[in-house]
Amino acid sequence: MKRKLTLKLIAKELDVSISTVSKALRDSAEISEDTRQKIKAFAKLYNYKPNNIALSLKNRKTRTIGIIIPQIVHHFFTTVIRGVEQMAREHNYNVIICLSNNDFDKEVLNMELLANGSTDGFILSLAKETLQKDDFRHLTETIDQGMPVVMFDRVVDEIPCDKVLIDDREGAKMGVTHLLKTGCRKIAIITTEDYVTVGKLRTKGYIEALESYDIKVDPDNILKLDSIDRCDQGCVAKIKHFLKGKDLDGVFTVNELFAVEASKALRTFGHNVPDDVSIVCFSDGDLSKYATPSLTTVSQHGEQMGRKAAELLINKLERPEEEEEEYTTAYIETSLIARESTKKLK
Amino acid sequence: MKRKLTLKLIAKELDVSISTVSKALRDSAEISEDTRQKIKAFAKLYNYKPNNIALSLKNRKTRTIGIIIPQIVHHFFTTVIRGVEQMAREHNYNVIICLSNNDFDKEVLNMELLANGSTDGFILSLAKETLQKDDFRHLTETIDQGMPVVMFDRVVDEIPCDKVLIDDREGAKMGVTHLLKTGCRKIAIITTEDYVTVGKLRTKGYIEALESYDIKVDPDNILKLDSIDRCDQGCVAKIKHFLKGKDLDGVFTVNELFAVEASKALRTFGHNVPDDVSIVCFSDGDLSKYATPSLTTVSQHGEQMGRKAAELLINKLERPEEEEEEYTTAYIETSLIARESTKKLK
DNA sequence: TTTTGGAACGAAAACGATGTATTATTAATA
DNA sequence: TATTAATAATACATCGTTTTCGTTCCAAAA
Repeated sequence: MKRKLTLKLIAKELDVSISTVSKALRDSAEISEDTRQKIKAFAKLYNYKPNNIALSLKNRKTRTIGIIIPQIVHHFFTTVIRGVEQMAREHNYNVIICLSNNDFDKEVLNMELLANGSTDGFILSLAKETLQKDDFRHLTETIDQGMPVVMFDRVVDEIPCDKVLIDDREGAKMGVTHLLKTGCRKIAIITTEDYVTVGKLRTKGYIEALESYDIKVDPDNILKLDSIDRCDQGCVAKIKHFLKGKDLDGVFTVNELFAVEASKALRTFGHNVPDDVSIVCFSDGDLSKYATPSLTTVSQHGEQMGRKAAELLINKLERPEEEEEEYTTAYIETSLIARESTKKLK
Repeated sequence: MKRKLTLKLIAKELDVSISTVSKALRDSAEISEDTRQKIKAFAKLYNYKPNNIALSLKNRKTRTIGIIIPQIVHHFFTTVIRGVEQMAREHNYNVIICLSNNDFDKEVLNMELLANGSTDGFILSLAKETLQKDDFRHLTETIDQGMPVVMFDRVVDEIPCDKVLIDDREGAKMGVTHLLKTGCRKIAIITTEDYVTVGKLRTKGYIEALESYDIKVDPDNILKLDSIDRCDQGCVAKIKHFLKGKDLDGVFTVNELFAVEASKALRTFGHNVPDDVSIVCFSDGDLSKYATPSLTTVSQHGEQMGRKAAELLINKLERPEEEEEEYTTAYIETSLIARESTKKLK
């Protein structure tokens, strides 16, 4: 096991000073053509690569972006990561990913850890527990320390930072409107509790869509579940109970899993999808694509969100010190992908 | 925007030396109780946290593990990451994730980048292109530099490092045997080209299972696709063409996507799953669980793989310098999850 | 002969932290 | 009173770079 090559070692080996080596490698005119060539040849031969840690310390820049997300076994988040990764790579940044597991303490720990020199800035989506606790000190503190933060998807308004959102309200409205256009009139929604911003907004879009068709919103047709990304036994039971015996011709859900379960439940009750009841859901993953029947979805374009978030962050990082602080909120368009769970438009 | 607090700043503020501050904070007996309290109070008040980069440089340890995987929008890999993350967290390590996108050059670049000080060791699964090219210099070089590497899932034998594998052969054998036990006799396999080790081994398991039932292997019943994680239009067409008009009662596939497409194709051709043709696949993701019919799978336990890989790496990292170099290959057990795509065992 | 100026290189500080070696101060001992 | 020991603090080197500022050396100009 040979020790990693450093400037110092090269200097000793070639009997010149460290500064000379450094300058030669960076093609400084101060160094004679001869010495320069000699040093470069040596460095190349032994595959010298500068130590990133030393550079980070010196430059007080790591060229690393930290992403903190609630979950990684999750299609949407992985697409976002992919987007961030792409953009980061294009701008010569690295990416560190940390998982909060929807746990407040872990989120705080992760931020503290990464904030102590490991990254130049953050991209994050809040843990469920953080949203419930309504405690964002770890965020404001990090921002106060001059570390740029970009929030996406699960954000809170009061934090002063860039944000990337999809227009959940508009997306939901589009989804529900698709149900309305294909003839549905008795439409239920399966959503999350209101502390999850996205759930709340999607519920709002649902209501707006109905109202624009002059349909009264029936609270009995709204099911709020205390789950964000998972659909455990409890949820399944609630969905079944909710749908049982209800007179519906359309169901809108805020994620794929709820939709798949709803679809199963409806078929259990003898309903045909989409002939008796149509289904539209948010989030476009493999599940929607490969389920039977495949699901009509409102696609979130996670990759685009990731790219946008990274772009905003990198802008902040490379902006000259003096520039005025200013926060952007970017919206990513959703789009409707019609599949088998809804009837054809006439 | 206040500047991050450093030892130097605290020292200046309290009019003591930097060493004194450092020692006080680490509870050194060299510093008087009085000064110690004063310094600690100050540090706490202004929320001092040591700079990780400086520490990494000093200690020549980053306490960071690098993971390089071909893809992140992929259930199996995300479960592995989750496992690595857990184990890393338990041992106070950080995790950096990089994506190779199945691209050789990107894999090399990522490794070089992370090897230059950013991480203490690697966990990786090879890019498809790397396997095809059969060029592993970036790996051997990294290992030569004394950086421990653990490979998982997509490995190559000749690299001297720890490895974590599932017993693909045995897993496939178990899956195919399940088909045999439930009465299937004319079983096809949809697998990958042989340069993908896992595909090759699974094909082997398929053959062994058939042979143990004295069934002759029919080359016409083996479809090798040039795709690892995705199932694009080309694949779908090949699967349809392969299954069309074939007299089969069982299909084994090396991943979920192939199985879902096979299932669809079979239904298109008027076959009922599982009554006419049963299906078993490798990889246990949401798709298998939520497809209709849900799929009987050989579960890979990615999380366990991740944990094991991290454990092996951390062992290497914390082992005393002098200790004998020795490489382990760990196998993770697979298990069969019976669902609706196969008939009940009698 | 002395001055000037450029070419080619080296010394040293800095980034932030740690730990070893030293020094300064005071109290206890001979 | 002189010496020793203990206490409390500081100086300094180090990790690997970059960069500013000197320093040498030598040839050309005065």
